[in-house]
Amino acid sequence: MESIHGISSEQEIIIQKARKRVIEAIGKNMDLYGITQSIGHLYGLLFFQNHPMTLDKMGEAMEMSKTSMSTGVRTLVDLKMVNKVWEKGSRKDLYEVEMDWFQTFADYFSLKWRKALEINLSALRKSKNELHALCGQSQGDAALQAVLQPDLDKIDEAIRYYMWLDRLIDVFESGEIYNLVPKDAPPPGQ
Amino acid sequence: MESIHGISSEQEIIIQKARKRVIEAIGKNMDLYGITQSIGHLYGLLFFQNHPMTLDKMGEAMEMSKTSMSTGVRTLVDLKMVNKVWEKGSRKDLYEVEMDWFQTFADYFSLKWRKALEINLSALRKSKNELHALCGQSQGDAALQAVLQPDLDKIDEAIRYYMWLDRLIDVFESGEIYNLVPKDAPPPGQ
DNA sequence: CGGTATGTACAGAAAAAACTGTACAAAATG
DNA sequence: CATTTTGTACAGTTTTTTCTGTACATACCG
Repeated sequence: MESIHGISSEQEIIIQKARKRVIEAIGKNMDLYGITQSIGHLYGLLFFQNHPMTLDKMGEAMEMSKTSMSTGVRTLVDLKMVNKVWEKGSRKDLYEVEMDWFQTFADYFSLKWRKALEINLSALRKSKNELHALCGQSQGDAALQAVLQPDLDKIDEAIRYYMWLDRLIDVFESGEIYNLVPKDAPPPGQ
Repeated sequence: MESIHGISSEQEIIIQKARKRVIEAIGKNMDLYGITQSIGHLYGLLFFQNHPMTLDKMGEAMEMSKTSMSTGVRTLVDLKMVNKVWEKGSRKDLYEVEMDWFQTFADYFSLKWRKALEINLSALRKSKNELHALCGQSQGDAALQAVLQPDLDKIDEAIRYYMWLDRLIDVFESGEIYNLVPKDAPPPGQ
């Protein structure tokens, strides 16, 4: 936690407590982004920092090893939740949070969803083709058809779902989502 | 894996292989839904089952203990990915997958997002109030104001984001999302 | 070039999670 | 009611993940 100068310690306590509450709430819910509570806590710490932070400072504030800070912050950078910053005169690497949470949200889920989509859609299509071929080879075999048809139906419906997910991801990635659901609520009176 | 009767073993191998590919793809990507690879695999198994399945059958097919099946299937039921089914004449509990993947997707993310939203928004508002009070008490103290203002700005922007997320969740929960992004792609020619 | 920071690879320790077998409670059967 | 079947709580084990300290590679400085 960043120590604060030039104000009374009573006031500082209030501020630190207010920050701590938010930091811990954030840390607690970061499993949504597939990251550990510690790293979520680190993210929360960086969130309230008003200057880019070094690994040493993080380790000090988190009371954890520099190694953990290094790997933790790298995870956050990979997720584009934190950016590496250069500052002349400092030999150390500096990091600060990406403050655009809309972007963070859209980036993360686009990435994750698309990865799953690609793997699953590829498997679904490959299997669909094989089953379709088998289906065509043996039009007369009723027993076989009875087995194949449910599988093909399920696969087709799954593909339909992934086609939709693909378009949804596009809407997130392109920022079109903010036209469909505006960042700021329209005024209540129509 | 369900064994299949009434067809040649050559054909059965093709079908089992096609299913297996999809099941493993699903299992691999289930971390998206915060569940373990084993449970993801279980979900994939159930996906191709044409009849509701008992815990014993699952354990047999997965080569795992019935205890694991019990806890695994409960996780899936909690996530509304699998439904418990009653069938007269059977004393055993029966389970089958929820086949509406659109619904599964919307349910899961609505649930997760809303949980995070509630916790974080509550913390943000509480801290905002405290800082705001402190801010009002000491209008003249420039050093304090200089510390408070960035925190308040960050909190306000975070709240703005969560207000948007709240509306996004509503759009998912209400099904309005399927008007904004239709389940089936509109024909290419406009 | 030597000397000094700085970040990370790696191996091992600590912690957490997944999985199993046993034991038991609850429900169904006769 | 006694008997049987079924699902799960729980404790212990195995596996996986997280975290740390040391060692080292790289970059920077004079």
